[in-house]
Amino acid sequence: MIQKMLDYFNSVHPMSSELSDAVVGITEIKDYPKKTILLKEGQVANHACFVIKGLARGYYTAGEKEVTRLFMDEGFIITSWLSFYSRQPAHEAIELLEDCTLACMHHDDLQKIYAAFPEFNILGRKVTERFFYLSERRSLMLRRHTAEEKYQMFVEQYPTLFQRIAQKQIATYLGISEETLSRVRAKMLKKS
Amino acid sequence: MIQKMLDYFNSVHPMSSELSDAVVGITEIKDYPKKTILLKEGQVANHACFVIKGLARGYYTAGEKEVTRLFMDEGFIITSWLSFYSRQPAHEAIELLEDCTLACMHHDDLQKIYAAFPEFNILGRKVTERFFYLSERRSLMLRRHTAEEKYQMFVEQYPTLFQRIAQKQIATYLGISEETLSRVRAKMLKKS
DNA sequence: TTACGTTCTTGACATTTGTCAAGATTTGCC
DNA sequence: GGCAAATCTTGACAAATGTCAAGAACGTAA
Repeated sequence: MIQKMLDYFNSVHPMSSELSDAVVGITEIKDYPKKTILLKEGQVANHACFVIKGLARGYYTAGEKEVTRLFMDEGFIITSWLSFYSRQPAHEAIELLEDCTLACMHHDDLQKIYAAFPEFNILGRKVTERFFYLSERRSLMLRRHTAEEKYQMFVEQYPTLFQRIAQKQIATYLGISEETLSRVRAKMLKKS
Repeated sequence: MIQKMLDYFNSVHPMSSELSDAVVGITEIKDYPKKTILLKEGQVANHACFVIKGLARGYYTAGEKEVTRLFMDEGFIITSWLSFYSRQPAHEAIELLEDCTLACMHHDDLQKIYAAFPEFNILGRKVTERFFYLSERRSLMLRRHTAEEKYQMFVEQYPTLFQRIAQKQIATYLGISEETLSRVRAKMLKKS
């Protein structure tokens, strides 16, 4: 189980076996059922959880409505990075959309490893860069595009994911209304 | 001059005097005139430049139009992070909006410091985290808000900056047309 | 199976924003 | 100062998207 996470870390930056052991030492494998709220708005994100199996979403509430900011599936690390890094209350919540198996690390334990193994900071930096990259890519996708373009990009970028997610959540993710998404889909079906 | 950069680095993570000297050793202070293109789309970003004085913008071209992704002023580090770290061609260009004084470090020299001073990786990681944080915050601001809300947030968040930047660039940054921005401003003036 | 709640679709209409075009204002430069 | 270029403003209209409301389709549990 935990091997999936180690494989991922090693692919980012190879770890010595001592470092690897230390990482395993602070990692806890947990199963959570669908609909679990892993993090509430206003809480500090103390854990970073590698997704071994399952799917989650990060969202925030604006007025009455929930706006989905991102989806996190296998190979992703679940946390509110803003909160996890800054130690400030999160502005977003995290909800599991499917039953999940997660490999969780506590912030403080992670800091100890950063201190004990300076080279782990290279890995930390690269993981951060990777999520930075994904975040920027999402942000770019949402900028200056029509509803139709955004949905097409979403389907192309996440060909398996979009079938696992309710449309109203895809809609808030894309920043369009549920109805508009429905119409876009109808229009695309006609064409093909 | 270079002290401003050292102060910033030390505030992120304290540096030993040896490390500090090594950083100074690879840093070059340069003056560039307004309108200089520091990085073109398709080039690899070889430098990371701390802004001592001045202002720049990162943008990409979508079809005919330029879309401004971010502004970088004093205390910011100018580069395309994605390109700088991945050594891949950048998807964005960087243009100076004012005459600038920059403290520039070359990617390869920086790598040597990472190797010689493992603890510098801590600083590198934290700087990356900080820019990730700023990126996410920008991304949030642009989501699900009206033109008026976005402009108000921009003014509040960058009270000094918005007076230094042409409106059409603020408009592309906010993802709205120049005309809409102009109307929003007119409307806000009336109210106050 | 039925009954219920949720999700998805569709129509009518309102609102926001974009586009095009013209004119006003500001800026840079000789 | 005065001209040219760039920037900003304003109006009229078009396009995209949102909102409200109703009904269809789907999944789930008794």
